[in-house]
Amino acid sequence: MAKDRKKPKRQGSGRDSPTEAAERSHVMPLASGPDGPGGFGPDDRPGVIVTVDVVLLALRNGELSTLLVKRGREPHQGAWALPGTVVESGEGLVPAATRAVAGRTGVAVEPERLEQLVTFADPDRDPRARVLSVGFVAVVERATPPAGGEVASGRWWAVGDVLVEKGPTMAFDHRDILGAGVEMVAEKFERSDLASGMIEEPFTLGDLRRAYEAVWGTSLEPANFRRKILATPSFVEPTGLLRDVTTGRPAVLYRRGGGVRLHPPLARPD
Amino acid sequence: MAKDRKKPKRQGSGRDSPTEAAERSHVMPLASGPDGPGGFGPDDRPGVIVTVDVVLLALRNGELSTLLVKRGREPHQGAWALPGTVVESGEGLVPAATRAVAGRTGVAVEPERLEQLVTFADPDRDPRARVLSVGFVAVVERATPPAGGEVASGRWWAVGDVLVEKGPTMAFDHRDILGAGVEMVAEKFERSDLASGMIEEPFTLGDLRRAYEAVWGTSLEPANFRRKILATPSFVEPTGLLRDVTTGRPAVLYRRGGGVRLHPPLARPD
DNA sequence: AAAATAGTGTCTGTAAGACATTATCTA
DNA sequence: TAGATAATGTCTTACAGACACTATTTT
Repeated sequence: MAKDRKKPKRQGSGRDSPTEAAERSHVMPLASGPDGPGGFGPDDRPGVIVTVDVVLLALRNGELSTLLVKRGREPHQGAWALPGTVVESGEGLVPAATRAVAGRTGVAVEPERLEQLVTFADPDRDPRARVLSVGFVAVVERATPPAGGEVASGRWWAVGDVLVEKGPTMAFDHRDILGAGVEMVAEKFERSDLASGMIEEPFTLGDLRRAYEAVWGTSLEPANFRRKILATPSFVEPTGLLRDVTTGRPAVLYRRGGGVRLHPPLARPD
Repeated sequence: MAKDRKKPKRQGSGRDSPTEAAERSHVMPLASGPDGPGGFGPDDRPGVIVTVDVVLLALRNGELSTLLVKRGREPHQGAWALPGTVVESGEGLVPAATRAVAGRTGVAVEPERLEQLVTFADPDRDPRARVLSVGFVAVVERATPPAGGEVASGRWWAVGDVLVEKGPTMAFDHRDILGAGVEMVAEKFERSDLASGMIEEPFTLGDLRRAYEAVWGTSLEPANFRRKILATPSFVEPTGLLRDVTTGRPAVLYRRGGGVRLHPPLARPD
């Protein structure tokens, strides 16, 4: 029988009175002076700058690619950075990330596509100040070119060219954020239909398979892949249409299904 | 064939010069005045307070349990909170989380056991100021009672009693952080030997199975569980000893193996 | 016809679910 | 002895890997 999570016995001393350690568990009032050891007043408060940085992933010529921005200013001038922005006061993280992407590509990423990834806050990651970065990842179905004109310092890179010994210099810890984003997406591909968000509708099962192959860096057996996808209810829906081809048998076109959890997961080779 | 991630073609305009949007992708110098639209000077800089909050998980009487702290001050006075602390200037997130736990339990959680979970930064989550919280989760093998004396406002709770309609009032968004922590641990149990970090050495396979059952809230077939664990190299190592029992056949005692990735995962029922 | 890509069928091995049976202890 | 828990064995089913084969198009 399973435990069903009820009735803990009370334990511990049971004292509920305020203590210094209890108060340190959350912030002190801001406008008052020091309030016991560990408190902080208005002048020594550790104000931190919060940024968001977005790993945007799309397929470009069949390759997993990400949008990077060349920095025009120190620190890390000339290095490549993830699109990001400072979070404004009163602004949530997801809106800030949406804004950062929109400023880059002119494309509005739906908030639901932004997945929070990891937060980096090493004290020395920015030499100017304490800067905390919340990383996001978003899979998009088209590698929209960066908005033209004056904001043209962005460029899509093949991920495999970036995450490599002799890859381009990346700003801050953005290489780590990118690596974490790619790995997170690779893992989500195993259990969800996220891959279908990386290709344009309508798509063939070959398109879908190639998205998996690009993200996982492996090849998949087409027949077995097809069997798994079609055996999963509402992963994809047939449109009844066929793709025009220049060679070979025309493939059936599908659109995304209602969203799905893969049980058991689609196994990643290796 | 798999894509092997090479040679993107350059695209986009290729301009690398600084632009407003490029600069907004990271922070402005702090000590200078406003530096174009979107920049910020020393007075309007959005200083954010950063805290860490830790979901500590252990078994207590066979139930998945977590340590909560009763708040002695507004906001949310009297509500239960995760142990946490403000991150000090120059301090990393993991040291801060370690410190928060040590202040609660007197136990030093090894940094490797602290897994970053999710960051909450809703602008309204704390009425006093913009406070960002980075959630951590740590699995420990003993529900060490809170340090006694003056820091005795902490208490272990059965998770099932907390994450329930009529559970205790929780401060801020700590209920969400707790829920995310439990779910993350449940998922890690499928693919890793994390469960063995939740029980004291030496342990029996029954102990290990009950850890899974407590975290997953299900029951597992003992014979099949045993087969899976023992078929996985270096998940556990036999000690050669037997457990003293009051009833039933004595069970073989094991210690943790070298750490492992489960392929395929240990399937969670449902 | 040849080349190319899409799609089907089938065999096999691995591993999980279910559950019966045996082993070893205490009361 | 009964009762309890640990450990083994075995049957069956689900599903993934491998791969042969068929289908439909362009050149």
